Amino acid sequence: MGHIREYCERITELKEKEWEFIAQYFNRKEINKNQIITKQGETEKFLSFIEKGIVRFYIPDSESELTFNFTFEKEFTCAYDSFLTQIPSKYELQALTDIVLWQISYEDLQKIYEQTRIGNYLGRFTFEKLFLNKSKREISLLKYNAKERYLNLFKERPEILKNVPLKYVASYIGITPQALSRIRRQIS
Amino acid sequence: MGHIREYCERITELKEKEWEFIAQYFNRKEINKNQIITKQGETEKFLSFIEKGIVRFYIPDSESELTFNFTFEKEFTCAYDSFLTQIPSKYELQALTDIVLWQISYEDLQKIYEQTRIGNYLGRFTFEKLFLNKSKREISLLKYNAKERYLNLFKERPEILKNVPLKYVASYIGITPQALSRIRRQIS
DNA sequence: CGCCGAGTTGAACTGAATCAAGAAACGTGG
DNA sequence: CCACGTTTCTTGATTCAGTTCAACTCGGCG
Repeated sequence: MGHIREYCERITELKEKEWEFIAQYFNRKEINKNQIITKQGETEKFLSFIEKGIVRFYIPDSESELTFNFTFEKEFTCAYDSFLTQIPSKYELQALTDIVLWQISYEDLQKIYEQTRIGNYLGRFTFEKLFLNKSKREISLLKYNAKERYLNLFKERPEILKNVPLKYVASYIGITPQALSRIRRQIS
Repeated sequence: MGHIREYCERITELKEKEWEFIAQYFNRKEINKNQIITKQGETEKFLSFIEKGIVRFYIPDSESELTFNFTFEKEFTCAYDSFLTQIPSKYELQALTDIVLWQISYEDLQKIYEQTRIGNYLGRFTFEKLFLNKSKREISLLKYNAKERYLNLFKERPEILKNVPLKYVASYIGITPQALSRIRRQIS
C-alpha cells in the first residue's frame, strides 16, 4: 500500500486527506502462480497495483497464443482496453509468479477522478507514460529485425529477460522460440 | 476553432468561461504541402489541432525513412514524445497536404492543466484514447501478416488509403512498396 | 525413477526484402 | 496545353530472415 503512495508522490504532492481518500478504495488480493487474473471475454473490473510478482498479458485464442506485455512490481496492471471501455476483454492477464495486488474497482476510481483535485492529474500522467511506452514499442517492431529487437529488449527491459520464460519473450518480440534460441546462441 | 470546442464537448461539458480560458491560448497557423511541421532534433513546442489537412509522422534517418503514423482533420497532432518530455524529437511531422492548424504552446497548456477544472480530465481522456489506439496497432503488428495488416487498415482507417501515397502506407504497415503492390493486385 | 514442458538444433520451406527495370502519374515551365 | 523530368507504382527474378516440422537434450517435479 505504501508503494502506491510512493507511486503517486513521484508524480505530485499528496495531502494526508487526499491520500486517505484514495487509499480507502484499495483492497488487497493474493493470486497464485499461473492463475488467470482477468479472463478473455470478461469485462475488467479492477485497476490493480502490483505489490509483488509478475503479470503476463496474452491473447489465448490464436492457434499459438500471443504474449504482448509484462508488468512488474510497483506498477499498475489492468486489461486497460476492457477497463477503459467497459466491454469484454480480448486478452487475458496471468500470474507468472505468486502475486500480491491492491485493487480498486472501476466505480471507485471514477470517484477519485470526480472528487479529488489530483485524480485526473495522476490519471493523465499515467496514461501519458503508458502511451509513450507503446510508442517506443511500435518503433521497435517496425524498425528493427528480430536480433535487434532482442538486443533492444536486453537494454530497455532486462527485468523481462531475467524473470520470464524464453517462449514468452520470443512471442513478445514477435518471433518463434526456435528463432530466439538461434539469436541467443549467435550472441553469447 | 469551433472544432476544438466540439472536440472538448464530446468529452465533457464546458462552461462558457472555461472555453474562453482555453481558447485564448490557441493560435492559427497555415502550412504548405510537403513542409515540415516539426523537425527531428527540435523540441516540440506546440500541441496542434488540425482544422484542415493531413500530417505524416516519420523517422528520417534510417536509410529509407520509416512512416509510422498519420493524423487527420479534427484531431490533435504533435510529436508527443518530444512534447511530453521536452527533449529533442526523434521523428518529424510533415504536411501531406496544405494544412491549417490551431496551436497551443507547452507552457500555455500547463496553465490549462493547472488553472481549470477540466484540463486534466480532457488530458486524461485524450491520452487514454491515444494509448488504446497504439495498443490496437501493437496487436496488429504482432498478430497479423502483411496481407492481413493491409485488410485491417482498410477496415479500421480507410481514410489513410484514400488520402496517402501507397509508399507511405506500405511503410506504415511495415512492408516495402513492392510487397504492398503485390498484395493489392492479389486482392482486386 | 520416469514424465513433461522448455529449450535447442537441424533441414526444408515460405513470405517478404532486395535488386533491377519498365509503366504510369504528377508537376513544372515553356 | 503540351513536353519533359521526376517520382510513384508495378512486375519479375533472386535472396534471405524467420517459420515450420521434427527430433533430441535438459531440468524440475510428481
